[in-house]
Amino acid sequence: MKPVTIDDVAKRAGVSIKTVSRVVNREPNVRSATREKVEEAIAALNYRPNPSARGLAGRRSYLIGLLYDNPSPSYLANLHAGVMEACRELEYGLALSPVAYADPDMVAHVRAWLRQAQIDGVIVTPPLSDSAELIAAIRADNIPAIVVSTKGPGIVPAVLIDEEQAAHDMTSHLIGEGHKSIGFIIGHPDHYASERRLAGFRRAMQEAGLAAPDDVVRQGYFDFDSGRTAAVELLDLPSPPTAIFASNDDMAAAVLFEAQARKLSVPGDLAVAGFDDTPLSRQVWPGLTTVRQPIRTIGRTAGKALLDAIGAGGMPADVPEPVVMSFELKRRGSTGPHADD
Amino acid sequence: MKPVTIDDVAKRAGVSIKTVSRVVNREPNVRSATREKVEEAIAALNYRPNPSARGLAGRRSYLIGLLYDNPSPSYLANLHAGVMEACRELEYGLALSPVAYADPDMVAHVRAWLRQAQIDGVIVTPPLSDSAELIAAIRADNIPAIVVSTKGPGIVPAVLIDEEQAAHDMTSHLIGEGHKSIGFIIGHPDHYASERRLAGFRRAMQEAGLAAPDDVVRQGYFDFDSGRTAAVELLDLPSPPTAIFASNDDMAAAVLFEAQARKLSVPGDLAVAGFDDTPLSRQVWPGLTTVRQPIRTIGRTAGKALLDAIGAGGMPADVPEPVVMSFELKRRGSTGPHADD
DNA sequence: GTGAAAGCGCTAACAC
DNA sequence: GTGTTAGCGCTTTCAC
Repeated sequence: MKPVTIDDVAKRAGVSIKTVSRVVNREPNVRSATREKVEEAIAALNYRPNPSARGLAGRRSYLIGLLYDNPSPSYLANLHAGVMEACRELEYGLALSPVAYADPDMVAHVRAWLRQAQIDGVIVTPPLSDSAELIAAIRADNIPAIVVSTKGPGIVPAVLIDEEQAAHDMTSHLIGEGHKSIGFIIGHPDHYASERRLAGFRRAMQEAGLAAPDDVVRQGYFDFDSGRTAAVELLDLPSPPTAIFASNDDMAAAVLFEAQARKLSVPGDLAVAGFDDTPLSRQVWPGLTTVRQPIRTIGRTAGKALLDAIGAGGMPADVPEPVVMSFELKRRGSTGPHADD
Repeated sequence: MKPVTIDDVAKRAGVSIKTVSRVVNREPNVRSATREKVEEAIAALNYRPNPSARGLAGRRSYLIGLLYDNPSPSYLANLHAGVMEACRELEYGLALSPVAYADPDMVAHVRAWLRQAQIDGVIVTPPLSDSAELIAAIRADNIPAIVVSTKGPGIVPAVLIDEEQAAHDMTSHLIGEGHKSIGFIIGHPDHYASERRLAGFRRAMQEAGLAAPDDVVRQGYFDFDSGRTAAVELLDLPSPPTAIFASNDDMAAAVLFEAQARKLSVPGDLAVAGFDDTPLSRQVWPGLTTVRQPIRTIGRTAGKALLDAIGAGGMPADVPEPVVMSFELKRRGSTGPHADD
């Protein structure tokens, strides 16, 4: 069975192959009637351009890259799905590339990969997106790039939520339920989001006139085990907090785990809140109150912006303002009115 | 910076481009003196063949595909990582393709994708891998394929674990801890593993001389909500089982959730076991006793076997025996001695 | 054993 | 707005 080529489409639509190419690549200067005819033929024949031919002729790969370092599987799956949606429309492919952030040759590895695979643009996820050296190198190689879930070094566009505001709102929610002593578990220090979430927590506490002494703010690393350690420390305090807000769901689940192990009732004895709304937050008992981020939409938005930049022949000279997506508080069983008083 | 092409290498080595091509592709019929000259030139120039040009001229993509339908993110992430390991050595790329199993045009969509993207071979995951129609179509198109986590229709190689034995061993473990009435939650009916795990459960019960009446065997669909429904039904029974074995971790977590909601103590009042050893199994309280599968190794093994077949010019005439990987029982807090008697 | 020529399917440049 | 022509860098085919 011979693959459908651009010639077949051109013949069926009664136009030249160049016009088909224009339609496929969303170029201007095509009359809409012509465009429709071509689109009809593409659909009827179920035509898909041959990526190798495109790459060879266009001196690019029609591939965008997604760089990540060990994110939570659901984060990656959602982001990936979102970026794919953006790619599908423009017939772009998506190449995933795991990168070891801590590798001393990390920047060199990434550059080699981008060049070798002829990647046309990249989406960079935390914590890689906060490596000023990496982002600068990618820009220097003149490869369009976008960072997600962080502002990055400010030299490429970003798509994110207002982490500070989200953490503020969650903290305020806990305060509104009567909690006065709230523990906080910070995320991985290399992530932009960690600092913002802590800032939001502090602002909300301050606005309510509540204290947030150093011993109720603990360092975690976004993983379950560090969350458990932090939970142990917080609950071993002479007067432990009545609520704990962890910077992500994995760590919040660990707090829940430790609370259960101590036979504390949740939320009666201890309220727990997380961040991210991962599947985990619905699967632990009681369900985790958390902040939902539209990861998939972030992926789609970043993908579209990146493809726009590629289509426009590169990144614009001045960096656009970060795109800020909305978030949502999801209230589940792990938080509730504080009744100790 | 102009990329080094095959012409540059040919010029420097003083041979024709065809000879360079022969050396690069490890074809026979090149005198070793010639080969060495060419290799020297390749090294000196740091030449890498352009994948697009290779793909276009050679009518293949140097890409393998991974077909999936909504698997758990951690399953996909691990499998993906394993397949990538296999790809890296041979400079192959990996393209992911989400497929809607229930789509009436599913087979046509997959065939179109394989054809248009010129995919050189595919790895197919459950439940797609159990669609005899799909696998037959892929074989008919003469595209090398391998199924994982299932035996498939038997016309392509498979990499899996002995699901029946694993479920048998877990059931025996529960029996060994004193449970006589054990509930079972079946997985999604379209998955091969579901049937095998049920069979293993039944065999273990039978070997122990225990009954497994129909009302303690409930249908689930591998997701949390169906697990919860099944758990409710089982726990509402006039004499509920003292242990529940769910066919995967998501459903087992739902059993745990329902047990907590009913203030049942686990494992005292109810023991719970899962399957897959997803991250979730360590993050719920108490930790889930479960079966660990080496997903990443399965991916690497399948990837290597597929690349071997591609390199050998296609699938061998007779289908090799399935590769059976080992599994492991992970004992955590959700199971323990039964003390009711 | 080696080379010359003919494309693979598409985009870029420029003509109309 | 649309078509024509000339490659992109490689493998294939078939000469020698």
